[in-house]
Amino acid sequence: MPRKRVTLADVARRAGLSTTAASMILNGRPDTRLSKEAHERVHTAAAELGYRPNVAARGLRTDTTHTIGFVSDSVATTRFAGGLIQGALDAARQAGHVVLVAETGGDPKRESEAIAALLDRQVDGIIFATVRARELVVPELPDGTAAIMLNATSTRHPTAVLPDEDLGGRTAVGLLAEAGHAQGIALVGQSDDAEHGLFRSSTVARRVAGIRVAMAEHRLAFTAEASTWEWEPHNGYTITDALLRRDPGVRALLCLNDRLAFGAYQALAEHGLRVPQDVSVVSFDDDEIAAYLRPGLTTIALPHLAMGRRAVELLLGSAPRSEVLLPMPVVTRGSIAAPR
Amino acid sequence: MPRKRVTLADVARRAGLSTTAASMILNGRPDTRLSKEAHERVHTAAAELGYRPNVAARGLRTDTTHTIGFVSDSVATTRFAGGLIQGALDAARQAGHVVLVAETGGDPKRESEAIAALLDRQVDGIIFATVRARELVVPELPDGTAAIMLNATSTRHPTAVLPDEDLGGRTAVGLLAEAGHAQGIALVGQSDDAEHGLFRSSTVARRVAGIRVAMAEHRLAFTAEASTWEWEPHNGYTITDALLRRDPGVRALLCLNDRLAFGAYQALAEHGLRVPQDVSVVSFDDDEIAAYLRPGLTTIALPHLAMGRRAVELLLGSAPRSEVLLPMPVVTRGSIAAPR
DNA sequence: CACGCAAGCTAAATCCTTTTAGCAATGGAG
DNA sequence: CTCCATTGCTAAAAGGATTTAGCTTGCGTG
Repeated sequence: MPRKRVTLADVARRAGLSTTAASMILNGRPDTRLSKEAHERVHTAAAELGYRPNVAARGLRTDTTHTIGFVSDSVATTRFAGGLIQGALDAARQAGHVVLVAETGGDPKRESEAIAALLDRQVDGIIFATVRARELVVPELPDGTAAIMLNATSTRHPTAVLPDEDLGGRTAVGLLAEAGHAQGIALVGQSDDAEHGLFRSSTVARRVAGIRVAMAEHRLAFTAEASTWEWEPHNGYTITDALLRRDPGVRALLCLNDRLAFGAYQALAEHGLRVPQDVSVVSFDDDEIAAYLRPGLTTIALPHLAMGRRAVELLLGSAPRSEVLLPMPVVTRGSIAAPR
Repeated sequence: MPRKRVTLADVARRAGLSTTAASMILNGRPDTRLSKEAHERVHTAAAELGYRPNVAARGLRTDTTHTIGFVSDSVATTRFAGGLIQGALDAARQAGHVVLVAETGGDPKRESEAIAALLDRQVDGIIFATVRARELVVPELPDGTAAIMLNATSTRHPTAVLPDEDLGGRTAVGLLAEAGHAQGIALVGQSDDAEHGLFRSSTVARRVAGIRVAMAEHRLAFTAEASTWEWEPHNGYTITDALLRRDPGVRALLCLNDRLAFGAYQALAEHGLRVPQDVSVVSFDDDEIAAYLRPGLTTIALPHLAMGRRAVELLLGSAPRSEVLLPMPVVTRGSIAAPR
């Protein structure tokens, strides 16, 4: 039972040297002139005692705590973007850092409290993340505290890690075009008519823009577009059901996220239509339900894991003051086929 | 732009007092004899300068950092148990604490590294959590570092927060019995015949035990039991499909978790059976898919949020050296009806 | 008038580490 | 033999707080 922590002084005493010597040796200072023998004595003493430096005390002197802050609305606690934090934790661990996590639920008051609490603990930097990419108002941080926006943007902190939604949108269209779909393609989740002044996340706008550009490039047009505010399964069901009643000629659904696609599946089944033989479905996010559906949903994934990793790397390295866009990989399952 | 942090010495200087006085006043020491006026001067000075104490420096002296560690296999990064960390973060925040999160992926080496990293930062205590409740081998911690097991157990650290699975199991049976189901009830996920020596999580054993006791109490018996190792939608589908082929008289499914139920829904639909008119379904966990299904799945929820909260409260208060069982609430949706 | 006591405050030690400045011994050069 | 450079090491300060011990001052009492 370890009674008390071993301190540097204990190590020095056992090695018969000063704490100065012990500190220099353990930190591997290059310019030191301590003897080979001293090095050895200190290292064995440290090992024998199981010495671990007190990071707080060190931080007091060096102004670096090997601790980073991760503040988000609800990344760690909801299922949608766990990859962000997973990537961040993993990269931090590999870099010998540790992560203080705070969730704000989107409340600015809680956010500023969280930031204060992190700064009180002298974090080396802070990552600001959101579940649904959006603009975030983040206060200025003290000198020497870096900030990275993760799946979010901020005018004050220009370094942001985001999915390459534009390319992702084009990719989705490409998948349908490649499969031979030329008509009867419906867009589920948004319609240009209905979206006037609607606030959507900044990245979703890019997703849709990419889709429209690619449609034009392939000389394709949607036969129908259905808008809904909330991208939940229920809405996907309702929209798709209405769509199928109006237009029986639908051959492919381009759903703006997987939960909409989930609802679409339910509506298709009720209309006696099979995926993918009768109707192809492609979607975005690679939500976990995408793998649960029958057949599995082909979807353009949000590269959350890679994004989280990258954010930490940027925080600990020297970051460009600009956006970093990460590619959205295609996850091919069984929901796309050639039209009959 | 805040150049440098304000220190206690700055506050004292501005108030025209010693740091001793400033410290005592700001910490509200009761026995001090400093004048009313001194109190006022210090408080206004602190407010004007925006003073925030350096937690690391304080911790050096007081041995308390207002920081707790949360180490889990993958609670923060997968979708299954986000409530655990959400509750913990929330309770910690309310108590003025901050949480260092580390994930081990179940790897003992990473676990011991994580523990060391947390101890290096002088955390006040550590919560050990698992996604699927199980026994965890946790090393002894230094004196003064408390440990709480969350959704996990450990012989070394007896304080554990767990769902009351036994009661939950009984409740599920009760729901079917109340609805009038007396025969044609099938158990999906486990069968006593097939489970010899199978390792299941400790709490799942209690869930099943509760179910069996309640069945006996209600003088009921399962018409079929189907075992599967992985409780995933795919297996739920396969099991249920086989079940329905063998026995068309099934009127109710008691699924051991929601993902199995999800697969069961798919199989029922393919057999032309409607939920709940033809077959009732009840299940466990209140996974997020439970709300997505049509009709919504009635399920016995894992009280993750409350568990996370409680773990922090126990860590910061005086904890009993025993298990704390939290009730599993019924989430009533539309999947149970009276048999026809 | 000396003494004791309370009120109001501060100096200095302490927590653990890093870092600056410098000391003592040795050997070689002039 | 003196001086200087080098080697090998240490004392002490610093970082920002808390805490112990104790120092003034003024007043009331005997």
